[in-house]
Formats: sequence, structure tokens, C-alpha cells
Amino acid sequence: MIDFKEIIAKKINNIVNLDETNIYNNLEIPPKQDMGDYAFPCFVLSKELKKSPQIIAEEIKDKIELDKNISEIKVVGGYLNFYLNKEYFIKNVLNEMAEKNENYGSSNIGNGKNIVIDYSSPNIAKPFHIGHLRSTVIGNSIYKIYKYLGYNCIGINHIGDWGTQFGKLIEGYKRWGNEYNIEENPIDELTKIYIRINNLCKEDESVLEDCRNNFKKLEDGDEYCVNLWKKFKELSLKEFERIYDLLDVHFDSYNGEAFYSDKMQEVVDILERKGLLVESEGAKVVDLSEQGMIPCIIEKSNGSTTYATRDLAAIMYRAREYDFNKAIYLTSYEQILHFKQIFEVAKMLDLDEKYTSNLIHAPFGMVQLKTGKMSTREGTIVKLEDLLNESITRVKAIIENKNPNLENKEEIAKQVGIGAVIFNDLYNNRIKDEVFDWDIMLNFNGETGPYMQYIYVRTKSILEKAGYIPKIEDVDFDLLNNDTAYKIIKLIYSFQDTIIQAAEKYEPYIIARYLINLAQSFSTFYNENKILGEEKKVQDTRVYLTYAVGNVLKIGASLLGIKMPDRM
RNA sequence: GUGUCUAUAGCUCAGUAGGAUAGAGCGCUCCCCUCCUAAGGGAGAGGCCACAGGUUCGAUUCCUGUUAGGCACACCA
Repeated sequence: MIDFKEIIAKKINNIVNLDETNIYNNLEIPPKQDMGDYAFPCFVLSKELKKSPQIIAEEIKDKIELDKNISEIKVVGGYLNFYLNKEYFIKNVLNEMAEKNENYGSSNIGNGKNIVIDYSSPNIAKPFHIGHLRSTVIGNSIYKIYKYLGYNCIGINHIGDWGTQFGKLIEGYKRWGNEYNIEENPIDELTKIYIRINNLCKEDESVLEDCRNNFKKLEDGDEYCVNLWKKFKELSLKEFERIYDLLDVHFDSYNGEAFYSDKMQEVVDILERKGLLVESEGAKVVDLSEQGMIPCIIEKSNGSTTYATRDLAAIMYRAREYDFNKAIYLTSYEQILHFKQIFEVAKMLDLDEKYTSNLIHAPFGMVQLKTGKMSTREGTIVKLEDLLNESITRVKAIIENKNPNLENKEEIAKQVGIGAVIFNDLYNNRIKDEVFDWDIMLNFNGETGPYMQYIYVRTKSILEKAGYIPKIEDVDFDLLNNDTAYKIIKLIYSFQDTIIQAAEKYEPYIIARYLINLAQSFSTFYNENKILGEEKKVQDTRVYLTYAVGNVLKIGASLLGIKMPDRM
């Protein structure tokens, strides 16, 4: 698609003594549509030229020739406001749409480069609660966004399946396993065992010792322990899979922490060989005081490894296995320091700079209840599956009320209910904390997933009634030369930029807000204009616009991991 | 205490890599279904952009400090 900004930058560049990229970056979009499509502020030039910005603007304006791209230039204050040739612009945008259709906005800028995305990563035998939603849903969206830009994505679910906690679970199971029906309801039952054994450990130090020994045995490959661990893992994963299916989130690898249990020695060896491993308080650590951080513990005083060591081993493994151009980690901001540390240590591991300079931690805010933090022990956890099912149930009730004759209610309720939850989570900047509230989370009016879906359904409904999608040749671009339609066209034009921006910032909300914007603009259009039953040419043009909007909404939603129903 | 993030309408948040009159949604007050799905649309009220300095032609945006809150701060992950 034509980059009109670049065309304008070139024109200005011919006249003014500023390099093109500088001009390009200074070009902005005026706050109001009637002020033009692009604006160049001339204030920067005023010092050098010793003239007022307004006069400079006038002078530039006189030297620029209008052509098929630009129909008008106005000087307002110190601004040079450019008006695109609307008909030509609209033609370009819609031709692009006609060419790419369901791939509109996609790109090959990724050029097949490998991107590793580490997200979701729940802990085995612990409830999958609403706090896990963000990593899962943001990671999934980043995955889809990068893929749409032509990258090869590898989604990794770095399952928390290793550590002393498993020694505890094994001990608990050994003692009271027959009292719990872990086959039926694995995570709930295992959690009960976990809480019970934890309490016992507090009372009796020797039990804790048994637990640690169990983990040691597990590490050493003891058959009983390994089999039990495998069982816990399988049962948990099966339960997680149910949630991933609901969300339609899937991974290319489930290599969790345990996977790296035999790959950490290399990390220790390299650091040792380079003399970077120092002894401190009985533990082996990498000193990071030069980087202004506390030391990174590589080996605990009892000889066992840490989370950091496993993450470092994972970086090495992923560099070799996937040859990544970027590795993105999605976790809450609690772990900012941890990633800062291991990214520093990673630079000491003889890895190519290609890998170590492209490790990215994209942190996000935390989910809390109105009453404060969720706590397993106090039973204040809100399980994600319960939330999703509640959402579906509420949607069903609304459908029953508004559209009782709807076919395929179950499936639609699922799409809308799940979509609402996902959208809600992706609508704001990652870093914002979220206070969980059923009624806010499951609000279906206003700037929400269901709103976006509803507008999409309208476009589908119109297309279905029309019974055809007009040919691009039948579209009269001039008929779209009005404020309402032009606003939509401009949004459609900026779709790819929006995707790229979301990718660069690892912020799906940029797309989510864009889609609301587009949906709102179309809603205005829909209310102002009759689409069907008009003169042929008018109808063709408006139906085509409807098709274009629906198409972008659907693609955008898919980039967020949200499905669009055809009716609702 | 140190580091870090956050602070914009009653509430939840946008604000395009410093620019023109700071925008949405929710909630509130009105209005719109003989008309393509009212989960919709329109109108209105609602702002010292936490505070104080600084840089700049220009600051909600950048810098410094202050205040308030979140998070992290070595053998948990």
C-alpha cells in the first residue's frame, strides 16, 4: 500500500534542508479530520531560517505542486496541513482490500525469522486461576500478531513442574493418597494435599526434611517418585488443556522446568570456567554489583539449582534449538528483577550477541480481588474455568432474552462469553493492575468484546441480506468521499501500522482499541446511511465498505485470539 | 531504606515517540426501534492532566525534586 506520509515527506524534503526521515517523523495527524490528513509543524525551522513558522509554512506551500496524491494544502498557524486526494486515497485502500481480502494487513516484514514466546506457564498441581489469564492471553495474542507479520513463532509453555513442592506433594500422597480422589478432580485434590502437608511441615521439621529428600530422589530418578511426579503432571496438564481448549490457546512446546533439569550443569560449568561464579554465604553466585543488582544465585548452599539456573539453561537451549531472533517472556511485573538478572548473566554464557541482545521481558500488572490478593490457603482463588463458564452462562441468558430463536446458541454463547473475558484483559496497557470484579469483567456493553462482535454481526447480516459481495470495479469511490465514510477508510488504511505498533510494543491493547474505534465509526455510518435498497451503485459501494469493515474486524479479533460469531 | 512502575472526568482507561480546542466507555440527565439485529445510535453535564521547579517557540508527554500507591530487594518460582 502507498505510504502517503512518505510521499509528503519527500515533497517537503525537496524544499527544506532537513533529512527525509526527520521530516517523516515530524509529520503528524491533525487532531480533527477537517484539518487535513497530515500536518507538518514548521516551528522547528523557524530558528534556523529566522522567520516566523507561519511564513515558512506559506513559502513551503507555494513550492509544493499538487498532484494525484495531494489535493490541497492549507497553512494554519505554524502548521502545514495536507489534504490527500480523497478519491485516489479511497481507491488505493479498497483496491488493497480487494487484493488481499482475508489477509489484509498481513506482511512479510518478519521474513520467517524465529520468535520464541514464553507465556502462560502455570504450576503443576496448583489451580489455574484468573491471575494466569493475562500471561496466557497476552502471549497468545503476541504470537498471532507476530505470525501475521511474517515471523515464525514458537509458543512455549514453560510449565512449573520442578522443585521442592513436588517433594512435598509426593510426601503427602504417600501418607494420605487414598483419602483423595485425584483422578476425578486432580488439581483441587492435589491442592488439598499440598496445603495439608505444608501445615504438617510447619509443625514437624522432620517431615520437611522428608519432602526435601523426596525431591532429591526425584532428581536422582527414583522410580516411585518419578512415576508419581509423572502422574501429577499428566493429570494437571489434562485439566489445563480443558482451559486452553476453551480459550483456544495452544503451544508448540510444553517443555517446562523439569525439562532443563539435566541441562543446567553446562551453565554452571561455563560460569565456573570463566571465573564468574563466586562463593557467597555458602551459595554460588554471579556478582552483578557492577550492573547495580544483587547477585544472581546459580547454586544454592545445599548444592541444588534455582529458577535462575533453569531459565539460563532454557535460554541456551532455545538459542540452539530455535535460533531465535527474539525471545519474549510474558510474566507479571513481580519478576522484573529476576529477568534483568538472568539477561545480564546470559551475556556471560558464550552465546552470540544475536541472542543475548534480543531477550525481552514484557511485564504486566497483577490481578487482585476487591478484598486484596488471592490466596490458596484462604480459599479466595477465582478459578479461570469458573470465570469462563460464568461468562458463557450469562451470555446464554442474554441470548435467551434477546434472540431466543438463534441457532447454535451453545457455540455462540461460548464465542461471545470467552471473547468478552479475553477482550477485557487485552483492552488496557499491560502494566495496569486489574481489580477483579465479576460485573466489570462480564459487562457486555460499551467498549467490550461483545460490542465488537455485535458490530461484526451487523456487517455479516447486511452481507447476507445483500446476497453478494460487490466487485471492486462496481465501487464508486467518490460516494465514500464524506466525513463518516472517509473516517472508516482512514482507519482501514492504518490497520497494518496498528499491527506493527502493537508488535513493537508487545501491546495487544493497541489493536483492541483500534477495533473499537473502527466498530464505532461503522456504527455511525450504519445509523446515518441506508446500505441496502439504495440505487445499485450506492448499494454496491456501501456494501463493499461493510464487507471491508467486517473483514478487518474479524482479522483484528483473531489477532487478539477472539472468535467472531456470524450471528448473535 | 534502595531500585522500579504507576498517578489524566465520580469510576475504568486512551492520548499517536513534545505540538493545534485533552478523548472514549461505564455511571448520571434527556432523546431515538412502522427503518439493514437497541449487546446499538444521538445530545448533555462532568478536567488545576498528583504537586513544585527546570528545559523548550511550545510540556499531560522530557529532566529534577516532593507526595501517594503497587511491586521487587539472594538460597520460593
